[in-house]
Amino acid sequence: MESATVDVFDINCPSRAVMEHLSSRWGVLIQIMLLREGTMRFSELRRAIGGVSEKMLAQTLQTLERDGIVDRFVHPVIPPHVDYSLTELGEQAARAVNTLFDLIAGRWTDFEQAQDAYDKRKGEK
Amino acid sequence: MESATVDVFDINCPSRAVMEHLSSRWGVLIQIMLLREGTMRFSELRRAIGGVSEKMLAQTLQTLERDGIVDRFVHPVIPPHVDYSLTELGEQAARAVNTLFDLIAGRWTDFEQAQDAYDKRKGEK
DNA sequence: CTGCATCCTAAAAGATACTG
DNA sequence: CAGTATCTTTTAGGATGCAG
Repeated sequence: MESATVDVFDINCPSRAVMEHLSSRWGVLIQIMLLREGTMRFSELRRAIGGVSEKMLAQTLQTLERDGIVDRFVHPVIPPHVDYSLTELGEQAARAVNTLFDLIAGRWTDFEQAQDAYDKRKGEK
Repeated sequence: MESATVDVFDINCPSRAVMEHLSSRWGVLIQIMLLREGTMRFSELRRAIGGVSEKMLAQTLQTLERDGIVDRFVHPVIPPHVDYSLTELGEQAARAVNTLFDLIAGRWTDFEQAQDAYDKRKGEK
């Protein structure tokens, strides 16, 4: 019994798609947010994540749910109440994504300086 | 002297853009590849990363160079020879991205099962 | 070989209105 | 409240040709 070969560098490998879901614009923010808060409902996520449209939030959540990253729990009440949280697998992914965020936040001046230096180099020529 | 406030959840915060560069489709693959190989030239990256066009590779490399993730070294020869490698900052980012890849590769069956289960649930309804 | 410039298409994302 | 459906706009991305 062999472990499946997974190669994100192969454009036809299905892992490429999962990688893109995990690293998608709204996907990363959802993961970080849920990692911080544990559980959030749709409208809370909507408010917390600046710039997401209703449509993109719903769509991204569905993709992440399908990949086993996010759990969706519907409370059988009216008006509707739907809770989202990370699965154990999702928590692993979210930690990695959050490391990326911490790096950006922690070394923000480095990023700014790099950008300034680059723009200066280009401006001269 | 305060550390700058950085908030990826604010659509107007410049950190949002950097996060998108780091997690972009081709950005993640470039980072993982350079982390593995150390240094690669343009044409090597082009061959190694399935599906990248010349245009997108050049464009993504420039963005990553501007953000201080990637170093670009032009050998003054004809025909041109350009080497790309990770900066120290880029190496930190690449490690986080690579963790994501390891997760996908290491737990691929979990992802597949989650997808199958989701599709089955939906198919029934 | 390593790009850049241009054009063009397909896909992603936003706005809006509507429903259970 | 939590979506879906539809429409429009924007952006990403591919193809090609050319230059240093």
